[in-house]
Amino acid sequence: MKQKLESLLQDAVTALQNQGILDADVSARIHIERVRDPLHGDFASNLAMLLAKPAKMNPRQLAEKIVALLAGDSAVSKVEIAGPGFINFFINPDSQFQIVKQIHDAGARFGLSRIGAGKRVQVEFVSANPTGPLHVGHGRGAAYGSAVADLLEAAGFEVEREYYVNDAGRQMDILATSVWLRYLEACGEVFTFPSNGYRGEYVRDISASLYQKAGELYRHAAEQVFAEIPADEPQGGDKEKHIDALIERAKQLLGTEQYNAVFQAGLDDILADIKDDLQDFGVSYQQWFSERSLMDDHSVQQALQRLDAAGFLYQQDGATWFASSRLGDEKDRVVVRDNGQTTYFASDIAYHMNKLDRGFDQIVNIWGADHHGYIPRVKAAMQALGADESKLKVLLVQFAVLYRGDEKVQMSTRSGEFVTLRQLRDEVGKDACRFFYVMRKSEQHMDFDLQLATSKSNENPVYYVQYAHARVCSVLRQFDEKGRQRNWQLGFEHLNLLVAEQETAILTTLSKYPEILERAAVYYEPHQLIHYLRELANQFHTYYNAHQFLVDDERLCNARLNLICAVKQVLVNALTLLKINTPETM
RNA sequence: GCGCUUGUAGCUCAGCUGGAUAGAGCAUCGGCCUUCUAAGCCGAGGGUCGCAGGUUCGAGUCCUGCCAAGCGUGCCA
Repeated sequence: MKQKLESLLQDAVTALQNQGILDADVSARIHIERVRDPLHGDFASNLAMLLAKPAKMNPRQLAEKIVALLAGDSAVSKVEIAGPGFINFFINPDSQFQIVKQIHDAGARFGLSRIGAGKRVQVEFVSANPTGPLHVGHGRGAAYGSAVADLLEAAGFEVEREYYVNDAGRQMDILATSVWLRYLEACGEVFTFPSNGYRGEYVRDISASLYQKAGELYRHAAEQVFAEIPADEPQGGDKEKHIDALIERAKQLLGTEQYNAVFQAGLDDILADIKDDLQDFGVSYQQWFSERSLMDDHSVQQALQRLDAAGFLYQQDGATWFASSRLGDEKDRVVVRDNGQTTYFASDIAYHMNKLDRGFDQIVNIWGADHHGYIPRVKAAMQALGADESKLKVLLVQFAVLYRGDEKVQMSTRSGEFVTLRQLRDEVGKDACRFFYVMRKSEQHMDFDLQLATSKSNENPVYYVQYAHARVCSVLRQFDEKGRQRNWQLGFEHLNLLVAEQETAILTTLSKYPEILERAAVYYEPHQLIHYLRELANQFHTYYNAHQFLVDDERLCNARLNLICAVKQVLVNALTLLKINTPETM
């Protein structure tokens, strides 16, 4: 409908230009919007106000000229000029009814769009370090990222979901060392666990199964392990130096092969847990991309060579730097440390080069907001590599600040004090989790009160929407139980009986769904879909309370049932997209 | 210090990307179950859109400057 009105207006503008009233080079983006107040009709355009200045006419006068040139259309019952120069369109009620039939015919496909057809987009999200289970902060990224990916798919894009696995680097060495030390404890060795090691219970679990499988194969005496290791922080030393020395000792005592075995045991276990967790949360990926693979196939070296060839690398203080400040970054960044190891950033340059090489039309990265300072350097790297950095869109997700009642919950993966996504799902359920997470705009800071979220109270808005669906199902059951026969055709023929204000409101809201879906997709804003669902559910509940559906009049009854089936279909479509269940009874 | 994000009702948040009289939920108060599920509905109160300027027919929305909160500002990832 919007498109139809836009083309009508476009034709009128062209006619004005042909008449010489408007210069041919004047162009205004034709903007049609839904109106809030029904007195102003159904759609409005501000075109006349935008063109008033270039046309050197006052807006209302111009609006009259535009309206006079507007071709008639059966769907438009009336066009008015109002206010400072709005052109208001009133839609023919008969054409409003058609939406019920359209939804019925399209079924699960109702609302899908083709604006992304032929375009490939990659969405990378979560990508949490495999050093521990996902926590509630990752949960928001998971819910948001998968919703964005699913929305893009609904808009016709070919979507590839990817998880970047940071299976290289110092943090992973700390994990491997932590696993080994807990393993030594399981063997009976006694020592003080490093303050900077991973202290979570899951590390002990990994160590325990390692002990079961390998026996004492990796055992070394505690005295040997800790000999001449610099003191830990609680003993007045430096926790970083302490753990780094322990990593070196582990590599030295175990040898490459055994160290890698311990390392792999930790990685495999945690990655399997993460995959399992996400699966249960309704999140799936086409690709799990390993950081180490970029090193193994020399992609990192190649990327650095390309930067060097482009003249963006230089040596200083024993390290190799990327001159990112020449391309908008605050300062230059190290890509090869003075100890010869490449940095995480170097991997990321190679990773983004790899993404570009895969030929996506659009690359979407979803990061925690704490990584925002990282964007300029990645874009700088893409530019330095001669790539079109506008293909990269970075979406930031603010971390949820966790409260338990009034008390703020401090989280740190290493200390092991965190609420896991799995715990949250067990307590609140998947549906409420997903709904809650994408209810807010992603860049909005979010207070997550566990007491509230974990309470099974009706304060959780997901129940409100699901209940609307369950009520429709209940009505349909009652109808069947009365032994009555559904007559769809009769209902469609008498949709014009649906003239109650609640029915008109629902018809309008139903017709908005494709627009909402499209907008939510192109702006990466799944919360818009949530808000739409609440509006639709609200209108249904209001309708339910105001009118009886199962009336004796077969024509009215079938028309109403057809309408609420359309409501049900849209609820199902939207909730299914968000991976939220649609229970038939509650 | 600098950078990014945020600031809208008592609380949590929307606000169709510059449009017409700023909206929901929760909380508070008052109504509605002999009628398809009361996890619901109806009504009331509640606002200097952080503050001050600016841009224009029009600003919660854009620009500038302040104020406040969170994050970032590693040869960690």
